[in-house]
Parts: sequence; C-alpha cells; structure tokens
Amino acid sequence: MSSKLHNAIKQFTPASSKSDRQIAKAISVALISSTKDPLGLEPTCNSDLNPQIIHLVLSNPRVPAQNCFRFFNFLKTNPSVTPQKPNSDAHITLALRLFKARKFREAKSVLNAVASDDNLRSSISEIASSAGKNSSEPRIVGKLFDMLFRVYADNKRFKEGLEVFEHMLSSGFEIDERSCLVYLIALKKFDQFESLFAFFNRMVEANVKITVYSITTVIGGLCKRREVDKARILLDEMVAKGIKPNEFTYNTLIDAYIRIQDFDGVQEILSAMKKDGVGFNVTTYTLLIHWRCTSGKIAEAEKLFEELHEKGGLTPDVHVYTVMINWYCKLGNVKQAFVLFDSLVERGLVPNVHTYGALIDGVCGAGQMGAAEILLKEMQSKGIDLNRVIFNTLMDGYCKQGMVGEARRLQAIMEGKGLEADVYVYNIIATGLCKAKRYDEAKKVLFSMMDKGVVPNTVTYTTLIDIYSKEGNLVEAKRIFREMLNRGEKPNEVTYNALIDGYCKKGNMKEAYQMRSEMQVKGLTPDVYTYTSLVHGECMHGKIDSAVELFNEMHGRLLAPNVVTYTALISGLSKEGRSDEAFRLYDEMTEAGLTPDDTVYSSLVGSLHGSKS
DNA sequence: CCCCAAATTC
Repeated sequence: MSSKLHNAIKQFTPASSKSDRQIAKAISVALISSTKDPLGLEPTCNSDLNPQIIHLVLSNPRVPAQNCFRFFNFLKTNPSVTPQKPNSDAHITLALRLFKARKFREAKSVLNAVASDDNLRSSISEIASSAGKNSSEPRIVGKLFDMLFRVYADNKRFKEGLEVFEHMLSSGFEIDERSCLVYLIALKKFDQFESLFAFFNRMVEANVKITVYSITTVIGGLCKRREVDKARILLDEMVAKGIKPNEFTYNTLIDAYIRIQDFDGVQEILSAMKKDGVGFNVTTYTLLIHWRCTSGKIAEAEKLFEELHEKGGLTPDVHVYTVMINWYCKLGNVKQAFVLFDSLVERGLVPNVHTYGALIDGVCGAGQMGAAEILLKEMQSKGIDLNRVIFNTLMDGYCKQGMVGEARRLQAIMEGKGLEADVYVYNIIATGLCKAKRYDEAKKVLFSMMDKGVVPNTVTYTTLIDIYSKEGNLVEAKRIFREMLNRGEKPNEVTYNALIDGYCKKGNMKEAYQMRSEMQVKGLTPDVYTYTSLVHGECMHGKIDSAVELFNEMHGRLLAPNVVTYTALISGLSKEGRSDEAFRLYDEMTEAGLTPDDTVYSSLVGSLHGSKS
C-alpha cells in the first residue's frame, strides 16, 4: 500500500461534503498506480469509508485486482481507517475480481473469511445478490460458488455448503464432482455420516457425475461407522454399474474387515482384487502386514514385507516400516525394531513422529526409560514436533515402572508446551496409581479431571469401576456403571470384565453370570478375562465342578485359556485335593506352550499334601 | 486407504 493511497484516504475521508462516488474515485486513482511498497504511515484519521465506497473501489475495473486485494487487506488490518471492516458484500465483490484475474489463491483466502468469520455470516441469497449486482460473467460467478462450496466444507459449515450446492443446482451452474468430493470427505472426516449418505444421494438425484472417488468416500464412511455389510453392497452396486473400484476402494474395505476381524471378508476382497486385475499397492501391503501381526502371524508379515521389497514398481514407505517396527516393539523384539529403523534411514526414508512413537513405546515396554529420553531428544534435534501421543507414551512408560512422579513431571512439561492434558493423561496416571494400589489417589485424579471439564471416556469409567470392584464396593461400581450408560458412554468387554470380577470376588456369582448375559445381549463376547474371573470365582467358593464346566466351555467358544486361567483352576483343584486332574491340566498347559509360574507349582505341591483321596 | 498413547483375569 503506497503512501499516495493513504494520503488519498486522508484527504477525502474527513470531507463529508464529498459524495461517496467522489471519494471512491479518488481512492481508485491512488490505487491504480499503487505499488507494492509497504505502507509507511500510521493511519491516524477517523474516516467514514462506508461500505458503498468500499464496494465502488473494489468493483472499479480500472483498479487492478491485485491492488484491490491489497486495499482490502489494508482495511482489514487497520481498523482505525474505517470503523466498519469490509462486509460480506466487499468480500464477494473482491473474490469475483480475483477470480476474473485468475488469482485463485487470493480468492480462496477472501472466501475463507466469509466462511469462517462469524461477523461475516450471511445467507446464500445475500451472497447471490452481491454476486448478481457485480454483473460478472456467469462462468466467474459459478467459479465463486464452487469455491465457496469447498471453503464451507473446509470450515465444517456443512449447512451453508449444502445451501450453496442447492443454489448452484437451481440456478443452473455446473457442479464439479471434485468439489462434491471435498464436501463428502469433510463430512466423513467429522463423522457426519447421515449428511454424508444424504448428500451422496442428492448427487445421484441431481445427476452429478459419479466416479469411483465419490463412491469410495461413501464406502469409507460406511466402514468408519462399522457398517461393512452396507459398504460391501455399495461396492457390488458400483461394479454392476460399470464403475471399476480402485486400490483405494479395496483397501478401505480390507481395512474395515480387519478392524471387525472378519477373516473371510478380507479374503473375499483379496480375491475380488485378483479377479479384477487390481494389484496391491504399498498401503495394501501395510494393511495385510498389520493384519498378520495382530493375528500373531509375524512370519507371514515378514514374508509380505520382503515381497514388497522385491516387487517391482512399489517402493516401501515410512508407513510400512513403522508398522513393522511397532510390531517388533509390541512383541518385545526391540533389537529387530532398531535394525529396521536403521535400514529405513539407509533407504533415505525419513522417520516421523509415528515411527519414533512406536520405538519409544517399545523401549518403555522394556523398561528402558533412559533410551526413551534419548529418542525424545533425537526427535527434537530433528525438528519433529512432540505431540500428545509421544508424551502420553512416555508417561505411561514411567507409570508402568511405578514412577508416577516422573509421569507428572512430564505432564507439567507437556502443559508448559501448550498441550493441555487430555483424558489419556488422566487415565494413564490413574492406572499408574492403581498399579501401586493407591486407589484413593487414582479416584481423586479422575474426579478432579471431570471437575476440570475433561469428558471421561469408556476407559475412565472402566478404571473407576475396576477400582470400586477391587475395593469390594460393588454398589458404587454399579452406580458408576449406570452413570456411564446415562452419559452415553458404551461399556465394552473390559468394563463388564471388571464388574464380573468384582462380583466373583464378593461371591455373588449370580450377579456375575447376570452381567455375562447382559454383555452378550449387547453384542459383546465374553473373553478369556471373563472366563478366568468366573473360573476363579467358582473355585474360591468351592464350586469346583462349575469351574471345570466353565473351563471346558471355553474350547467351544474358541477361547484359549492362558496361564492365569490354568493357574486359577489348577489351584482350585489342588485345594479340593483333586491332584490327578490338577496334574493333567498342568501337562495340558505346558503342551499348549504356556510357561507355568511359581503359583502353579506351590498349588500342585499343596495338592499332594492335602489330598483327600 | 495404512503408521505412535490409556482400562480387565491367578
């Protein structure tokens, strides 16, 4: 903004006798020859640069669009020049000028203000009338609406976005599927599923050209909502209509089937890809490797990882390395994780916050807090921003080592960096305190979290329920459970298991079984924790036959008893003097590849002494 | 479309 312009404003604005038109003309003249020099003067004058004047200047075709933009920004950033900042009309007027001049980036930033600034909120009809009175070419107005549609989507203003879409439709503007895609992706990102599906249907009704991208986004929305069956139907429909799914479509479904642990579903998609001639991309490999790892098939995952390296045309990326590194860490093979980390760097790939996060979690799991701190320093020296997850991982590491104080120290550092403690932090600290049996402090942490307005989640409630259950206060445990339901937080297997264990320890087996039925009604499957608690409960209260029956029931449900389950039953049988059965179970346990611990041996030894037979 | 964090059993 030149000083010439500023003088023009200064010269004309106090003169109320001049007409708006004259003032606008003088400013325009100054702007036409304005250069890019920054404004050197402090704006001092009071002025009455009213909306009409601003409109006249911005719509003056003799003023170059770029200079209009600078004038506009000057007004926005110097409120003392004009008491009224540019209004919605000024934004639309300027945006049209910028579109015509093909200054798309600038136009977008102007429209972004319309979509994000609450003071500029205006209805679509007001915007349309602003656009109309500027008598721009329809092509330019169409471009403006198209961009506005996208910008509303970017700003989560879905209602307004839809209004723009409908306006374009009824006014006969051409609709670009790519803009609809921006809108669909934003809806999916913010879990607005109903709107997502409704909008897609609207696209179909309105005869917007539908491509694989839109359908894949809708399939992704259905998958995110765990409605994989519906996603699958949509896939079949698209194929029937002659729209060929691409790697993204297939990967979305593979990911969904893996998440719901539908083995057959994954296989079906893989065969469909093969039949369709769609090859794997790096993401497909990443998903399959992750899947094999979660199923404990690490050798198969390694094979896929190798195959990816040998395959022509595909280059392993940092994601796939991170998945492998994460799994080696989770399996306790931190050494191999570091080997992969080195080869990743050797290949010229850049480890990111996820990669470091996986490694830090790995060394924390091995109790190597010093190594974790070194990795943290390394991240910082590479300029990788520390996020919440990194801090939480470290805090959890310290808590698992029983160093709750260190965790709190990190919490303070994190908060000092402007990262407010979230529900994870409190859950981690509370769990750390629980580990040390400091239940009262743990409760205090969680309750004070709620007082601060942090919303408790399923883990928070489950931790509280577990604390009360362990304290034998099932009345309070149940009260929290009801509160959780009232607040709309869904209990999961862990929640029920905590309650069931509480009832078992109290000897209230009836209520424990009642809870097991309830979880099944809700579609939750009793797992090895559920059964172990029940087996232990029956053993504790002398009903050993019921315990054996439960134990046998597990096989039918494809649940593998673990060391804890075996230990509970072996010690139950031993106490009853059923030594033969106890030893038979011991053999079974070792044959299953489980390593008995001291508890088992002392039970077995005890069974020999106290034998009733 | 994929990569890092929290809760349950002897």
